[in-house]
Amino acid sequence: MDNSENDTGEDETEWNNSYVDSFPLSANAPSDASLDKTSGATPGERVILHFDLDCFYAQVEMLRNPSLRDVPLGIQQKYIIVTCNYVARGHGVTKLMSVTDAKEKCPQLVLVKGEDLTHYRDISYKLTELLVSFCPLVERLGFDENFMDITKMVERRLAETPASNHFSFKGHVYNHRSADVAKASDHPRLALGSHVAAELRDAIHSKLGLTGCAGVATSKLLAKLVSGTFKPNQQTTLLPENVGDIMGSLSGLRKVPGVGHQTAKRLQALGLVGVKDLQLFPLNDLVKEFGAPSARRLKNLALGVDDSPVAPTGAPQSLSDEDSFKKISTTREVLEKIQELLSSLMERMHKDGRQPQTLRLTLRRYSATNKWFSRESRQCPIPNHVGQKIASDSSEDAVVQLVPLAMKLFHKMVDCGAAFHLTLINVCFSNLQARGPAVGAKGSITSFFRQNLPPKGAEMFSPQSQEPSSRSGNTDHLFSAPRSLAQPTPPHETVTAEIPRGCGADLHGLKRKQRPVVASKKPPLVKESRSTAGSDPKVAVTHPNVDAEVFGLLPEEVRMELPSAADVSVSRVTENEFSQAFGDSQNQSASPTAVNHKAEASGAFPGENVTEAGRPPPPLPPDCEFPGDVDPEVFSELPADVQKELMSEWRRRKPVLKAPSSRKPGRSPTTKDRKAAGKGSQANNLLKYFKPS
DNA sequence: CGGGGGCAGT
DNA sequence: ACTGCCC
Repeated sequence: MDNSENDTGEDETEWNNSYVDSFPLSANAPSDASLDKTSGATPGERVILHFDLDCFYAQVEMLRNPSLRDVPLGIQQKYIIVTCNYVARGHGVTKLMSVTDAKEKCPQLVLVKGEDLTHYRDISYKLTELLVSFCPLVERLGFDENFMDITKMVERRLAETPASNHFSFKGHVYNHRSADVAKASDHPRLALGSHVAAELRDAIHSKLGLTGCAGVATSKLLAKLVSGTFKPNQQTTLLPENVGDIMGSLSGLRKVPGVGHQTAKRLQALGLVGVKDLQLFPLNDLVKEFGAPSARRLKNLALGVDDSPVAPTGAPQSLSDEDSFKKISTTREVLEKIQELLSSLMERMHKDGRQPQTLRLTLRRYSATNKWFSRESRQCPIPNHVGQKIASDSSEDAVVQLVPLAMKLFHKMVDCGAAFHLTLINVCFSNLQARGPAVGAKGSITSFFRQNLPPKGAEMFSPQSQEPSSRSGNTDHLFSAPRSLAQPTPPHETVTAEIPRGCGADLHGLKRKQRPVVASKKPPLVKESRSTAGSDPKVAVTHPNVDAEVFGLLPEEVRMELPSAADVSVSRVTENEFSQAFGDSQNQSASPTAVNHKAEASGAFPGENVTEAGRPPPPLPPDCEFPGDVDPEVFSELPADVQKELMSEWRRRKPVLKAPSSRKPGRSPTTKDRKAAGKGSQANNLLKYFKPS
């Protein structure tokens, strides 16, 4: 609806139209603008950065456990290697390879489970937060990519740059052999942008210990495309005169960001497979297939044209948790899973501090032909008093009240009278509402970028400091070098409050809805009763699924598995009993990664998810708090809170008694074992909500 | 084809 | 409120 409209009032539609039609191949309108002066601030030209961390999950795991640095490492989710470090790539392992294939390629491959995204999410936000501290216009794309609009920053540097100054590029320049000085002075803004990119990558490395690639260009599309040209830990700048080259270099339409699977298929049906095909295809015909807005966007993308703004991401608009599995076919399992997901969501929601107004349940059903997963979902409002509980302290109560809601949604989709076969369940909180009275600037966006900010007092996040040098850190040498033009960064007010309007031709469908500007940070998470060791004796579990209705619907065998009806409705069982009765899925993740856990599991890292295919990984000094292979200097450079996290990580690496329990790898273990801990007591309370309605 | 997350369209 | 599509 608001796809076509808006923008500052100029008729974008007309403009795009004629634009596309008059530059079928060159896609270079902006370039002449940029060429026209070395000093002039060609107003339309932006400087956009795209950051893309190297094998993000693998990096995080290597940070957590440095002994993984030198071994081939794969991050496993279910039966897939979602990413792997470069050592593993050297052995032929690739992203999204099945575990079986990967082990075949590289028998010594070490696997770490990556289904629990907590650490990745945390570090991901730390990165975004770091970038935001330099410049407020940061947009996240997934966990490991960020766009940044540094136009303002560059303009400022440009203004400070003496006319005599000689420009140069940091890093690579696309399609140019050695950085060419003449080119740099033709593109001073991009040249400066490449310096900013280098400084930021440096900051990312020194503050977070992460490496990554950056692309520097005039749009999100181009920055993203160019950032990957030199792969690990490098950066590349794309000059406008090479836009045609880079678009032409793409092997297929699918490679164009914004063209997904479905779109590629529809394009192919029109006979379009290469980028050039689309560039040359008549817009009118395209409109017939996709409608005017999409057609124009697609064609522009193929031409390398993208004017979608970098839309500051801010705090998330929804929090969800999901799990996939081979099969869930009983209401009981559904309920358990929902409880599990809700509990962990609750924890996150609580930290977030906002209050969800909507609950959504999504599921995926099994179907042989349904390879390309279709999901269905139902959602409903969350009663206000329940929402309150989430945000306040009684998250357990909240779970108890939410579970029946979720089950209702479930029944809207699944007829329990018939057999069903679920493959995935997702629970989502959305419509997040800032709570409480406005407490001031700290509340809003920062509230999600929480707790990391240096206690250093200082303005939590006053976006004014756009220059690295102005940051407190005093890793100053990092920034001083490239900058003969350093400046004190006068506290000039900032762009902050203005939330960019949606824009028609968004690259990734980026559009911003209005978001509450101020949220109050409520008293921090109160009690975290998350006992990792589930040995709480007081836990009394009664299976919640006592609804006579539901029970009656269960197949006979299942009923037999359940505690007797009497038990169910009256008795309390210990968690252990519960586990046994219900075929315990929790403690499984206590066993080593399971997949390839051959005899000598003794070498595995204690307490970690690490598995190894061949022999045990290099021995880790037992019990050391500071792993030998951690560079102390690097470590000491890290911010206090990051250090703390790592330390506690290492500290936890004590042997954990684990039953050699070799479960069948096929059985989907509860991947987040901690979640199991608190669930018993809640289940008990659930009783009252499952009385026959 | 994992686990998220966001938007546009209806 | 839901689905589809994108990353």
